[in-house]
Parts: sequence; structure tokens; C-alpha cells
Amino acid sequence: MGRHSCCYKQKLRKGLWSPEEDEKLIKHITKFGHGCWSSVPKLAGLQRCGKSCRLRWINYLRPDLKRGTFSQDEENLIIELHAVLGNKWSQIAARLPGRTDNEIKNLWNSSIKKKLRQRGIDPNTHKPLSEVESEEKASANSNNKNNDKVSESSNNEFNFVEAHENGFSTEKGINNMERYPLIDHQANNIAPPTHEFFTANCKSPDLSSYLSFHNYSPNTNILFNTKNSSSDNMVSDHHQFNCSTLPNATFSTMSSNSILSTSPLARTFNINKFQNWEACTISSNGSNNSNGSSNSIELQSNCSFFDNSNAAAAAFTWGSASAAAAADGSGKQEREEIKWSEYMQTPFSLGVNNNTIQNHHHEISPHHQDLYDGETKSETQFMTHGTWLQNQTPQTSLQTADLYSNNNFQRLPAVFGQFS
DNA sequence: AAGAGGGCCAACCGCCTTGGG
DNA sequence: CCCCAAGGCGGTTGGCCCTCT
Repeated sequence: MGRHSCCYKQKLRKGLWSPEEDEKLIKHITKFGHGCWSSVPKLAGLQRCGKSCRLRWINYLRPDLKRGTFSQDEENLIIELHAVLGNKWSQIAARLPGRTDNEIKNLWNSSIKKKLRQRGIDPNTHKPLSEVESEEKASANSNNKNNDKVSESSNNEFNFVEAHENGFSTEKGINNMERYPLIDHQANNIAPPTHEFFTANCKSPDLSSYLSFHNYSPNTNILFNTKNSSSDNMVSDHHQFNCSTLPNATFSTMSSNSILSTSPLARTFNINKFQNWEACTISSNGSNNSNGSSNSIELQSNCSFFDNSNAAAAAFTWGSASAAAAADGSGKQEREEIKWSEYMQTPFSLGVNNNTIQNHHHEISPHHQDLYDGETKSETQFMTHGTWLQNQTPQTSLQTADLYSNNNFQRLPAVFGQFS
């Protein structure tokens, strides 16, 4: 453990790289590739350790680096990803083509943290500082109680206490207007402070320890992703998460489909048989459906998210029923043995209703527009709201698979609204 | 003009993980 | 299984540069 053996070797240069060293490294790697990094310095004629060469190449010399200042979209995306992933800089960097983890880490520490604090947002929790301060006071008194809750919860229960302790948001203060209070969206004619999301490690070994939540304001729209990496079989575990702070949401009992049941009073979802689903969107437009739109639950089977050929969405609706047209319950359950962390885990969902879709377009710069143009694919339905299902047009179809599969991802519209 | 202070960022450090023997 | 080398990652540091006084 500890210092790498190569670092003990004598006469190795440290510190900044000279142009001559850079040239040697570039010449060597472009000609031979890096192969084993420990052999690179010797072969390239460098008095450096292999790690140093690797770092120099990855962070500075490799040709696909973007360089230059970060765009506003990139910053917003970093903030968003940080809310989900925390200080997993390499994972964040993986979603920003041409950017390195070191670069993003430096940007975060030198710039973004400061900006967030100036806006009254705690950069660690992505919650309002006032809320964090009050919670810190409260936590001093309730630590013992929280510990009790953790110990009492079952392995398969989504645990908000634990989630919060891990630096993620909890259901408290999920209203985004509170989280990003300094952005005057109405005055600027841009989308409302669209969402925050958080992840928490679900204790269930069957759910690949991943849940993420996504909330829109003013309507209620929760989205969670999960993936069962350990088994293809029906999971009979009992999963639960609490939606008690969603004031406009009404939830129907969906137990008849054996997928999900809810308690309207407690607004607690119980996912009884989580059958290897990749994602589920739960949405509601409020208690009375005055706009005539439907509420829906849409389910997407495992893998189709990244593989168009497997797309198989099932939509369950209540309220007005036309969203059922989106259903295709073939439910193909093939699995891909692909490292989940290599994927974009963050669920992005566009469109709460028509107004919101239009609002989103306000924040899309012209070069983003290509994400919204093009043909509609069936799988784009699954990440979207029931209302959108009824009203979708090719112009408002977000190509989910595209977002996750290529560098279009970096051009995702900032769902935070302007952050500058 | 010069020194202090702070910001930025490239690079290092130390630990963890992985894979081969 | 254990050991070890190598790769990978996140935290930290050191030095350059800019701004302020």
C-alpha cells in the first residue's frame, strides 16, 4: 500500500512537464500506444514514473481533450451530475466528453462551489443553506433517533435517513423553488426551476443499489431508475419510498398489476415485485385532472433503455385513459452484462405538460435543438410524462437513447435554468 | 512599484481495486 | 488463497498568476 513502487526510483523528474517531455510522450504514444504505463517512460526516454506519464497524457496531452473554459451547459450538467453522483469526478467526467476528472474537480472546487453558495445553495447537499443549517441543528438532537431508524429498516427499504446522511437530498424540501430561490424564472421567461434529483443506495441487493429520483415543479413527477444486476428473476422483495411531501399528487392503487401499490394517505409507494425494470415514471398532474390530462405509470423493461431493439414500454394509466396507447407490454427481460456505472444513471425527463415543454425550449440554445428534432422512437415514451404521451410531437421527442449513447449528452439542456 | 493574498490548475500523494502469477 | 504490480481515483499541494492595497 501507499506510494507506488515506481515513485521510489531515483532520478525521476517531478513537477511541471517541459515541452520536450511532452513531445517525447506524444511521439511515443501516437506511434506505439501507451501499453503498459510503467514501461512508457523508459521507452519514451523520459525520466518520469509511469503514473506521471499516464496522468500527463490523460489530463493534458491526449488529442480528444476539449480544453478551454467550460460552457454554461457544461457547468449546469456538472452541478446536476454532482447532485446525483457526489464527488465521483471520473464518473462525472465520463459524461462530459473532452473533459477530465481533474479539470472538473478543479472547476468544482474553485468556481462552482462558490457560485452555489452565493445563491444560497449548499454545494454538498444541493439544498438551501438555510435548510442545511437548520437540519444541522436538528441533527445534533436527533442523531440517536436516526440511528435507530437505520437499524430498524429492512434491507429492502429505501431509507431516507441514510440517503440524507450520504449527502443526498431527502424528501424534505423537494420543492425546487426552495432549492434555487434566486433564479427568477418568471421574470426571465424561462422554465421554472425544474428539478433536483437525488440518489440513494437502496439496500436491496436485487436492485443494484441504485435509485434516483426526479421531481418537477409545479406538477408532480417522480422518476426512479433501477437495474437488477444480480438476477433475471422476479424480485419479490418489498421496496418502499415515501412521497409524503408531494402536495399535488394523487396516487391510485395499482396493486392489480403486481408492480406497484400506493397508499394515498401516506403517499408511500410499495414496490412489491420489482421485476427487473429499468425505469418507472410516476406522474400526477394534481388532484382533479382539471386539464383533462392523464396520470400514468410507465414502465420500461430492463435494457431497452440502451438497446432500441429491446424497447418495450408498458404504461398504466388512471385519470383519462388515452396514455394507454403507449403501452407495449411485451416485457422482454433480456439482460446485458454491462457495467452499470458506465452508463448514464441519471434519468432525464422532459415535459410535464405542454407548457413545460415550451418552457424547456426557452432554455435550449440553438445547438441543442437537434436533440429535439428527428423521428420519434418508441422508447422515448418511457421517460416521459403521461401528458406528454398524449401530446407528443416529433419536435418534442427527446431521443433518450441518443442522449445516453453519444456525446450529444453534453448538450443536454440545462434543466436548472440559467446558472450564471 | 512592490508586497500580500487569493484563485486557479497541473501534478502529486496515498489509498483502493483489479488481475495475473 | 495470497502476493504484488499496475491502474485508477479522489484529495491535496505547490507554484504561477492576477488583483488589490
